[in-house]
Amino acid sequence: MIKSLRGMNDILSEDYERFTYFIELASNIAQNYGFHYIETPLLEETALFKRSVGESSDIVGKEMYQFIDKGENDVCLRPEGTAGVVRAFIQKKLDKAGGIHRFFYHGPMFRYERPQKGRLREFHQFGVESFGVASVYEDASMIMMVADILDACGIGYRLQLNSLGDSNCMPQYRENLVKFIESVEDEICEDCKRRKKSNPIRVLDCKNEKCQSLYVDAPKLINSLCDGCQSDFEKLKKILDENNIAYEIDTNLVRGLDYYSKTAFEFVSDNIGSQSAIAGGGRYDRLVEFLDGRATPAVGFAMGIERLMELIVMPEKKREGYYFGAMDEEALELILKLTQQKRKSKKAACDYKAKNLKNHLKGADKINARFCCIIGSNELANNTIWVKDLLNKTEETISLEEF
RNA sequence: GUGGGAUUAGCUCAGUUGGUUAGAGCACUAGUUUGUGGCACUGGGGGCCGCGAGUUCGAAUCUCGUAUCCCACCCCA
Repeated sequence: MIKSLRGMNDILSEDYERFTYFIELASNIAQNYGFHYIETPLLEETALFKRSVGESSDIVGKEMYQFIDKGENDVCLRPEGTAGVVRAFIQKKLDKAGGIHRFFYHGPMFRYERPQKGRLREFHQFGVESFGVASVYEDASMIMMVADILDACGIGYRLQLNSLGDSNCMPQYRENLVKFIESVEDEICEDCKRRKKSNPIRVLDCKNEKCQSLYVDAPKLINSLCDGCQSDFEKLKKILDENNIAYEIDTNLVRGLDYYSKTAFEFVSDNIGSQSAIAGGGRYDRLVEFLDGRATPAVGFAMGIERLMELIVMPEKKREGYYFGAMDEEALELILKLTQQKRKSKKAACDYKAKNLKNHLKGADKINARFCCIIGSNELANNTIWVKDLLNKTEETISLEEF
């Protein structure tokens, strides 16, 4: 038997219902916030992700499905959604056009990781990107949008917040931090030595107790913000307070993608195991410029749909549609014809075998149909059809013309 | 990429110190005498015991390899 590749799942039946339920719900909310759908290719030039996500990140460094195609192009399956949207934004010259552009998307992402619960090699994200708004109000709106979506799904969460600084304060901080790390480098763990080069801020939330004790006196990013970043961060907190969005400041929160600056946030669930981040995002004011566009402020987030699926509280299923059955062989073709007519406007199922009434009612019940429509010898003789409403438990026999 | 656990029917799981034909519940299917569903009762179909080697007279059971899932690390959504 040929099986699906490691870390790749089929989505069907109940899972599919949850999946589409979430996408519809999230899409509606995104539209309420003024976002428009965008679809970008699954396959992109590898350079796009190297330049945006960053070569130092794990995602680009070791998790990409990268290969050379038949035209000798270095390509890869997208590991995340932002880079493609930014590329499209620039390619369509929307950066030159100016103004505000807001997009949402959903679709598969690919990362060659070791699978675990909540961590797949092909997984799905729902995300939004906003271009052209420098105001921190947009950051706040994004966060409130995630909260709206999670609330609508009945999902509990904790919101973690941080500011990563901008090009004024971040490089200086980074330099100071690296200097600090070097001062204790002999005693820190191997992972931290590696992080010092790739993403020095990451050392701050190392799980190793010895490292933690050494980092007590490390410089804190939150204390090194420039005036602009500091005041925006204060504004953001104030807005969230006023809108009753609870948050925790996590000074060690670092987004694993290199393009983030200023606002960084992560929504975490305590109910799905160690892969607990259900949504994450932040501001990335420099990315458009990095990718050769005109400098444009931007902010966005992405949600992991598979992680959310386990947590979504689905609305109760209602009885819906019609079930058609015949009690007489001679009526089989008639009920199929009636089913076809009904299908023009409603969900309708047809049983192809003549059975007694009891079996048909069972059948209608099993597929959760609202109406059970039967033609037997009586109905055939009188040109009528017997219809039972399985929800209200009422029944009637009506002429085929009226039906 | 590192370390650990698991894998038996469609699903959830039993399976004795290695010993006849591998079980249960749910699900599926057919009936319970012929026009009233969800219930109940009685039958029935379903298993390369993840896959491949090895030990043994004999392996679901022991050993090794391998695949997948799960847990922790790592990372992230």
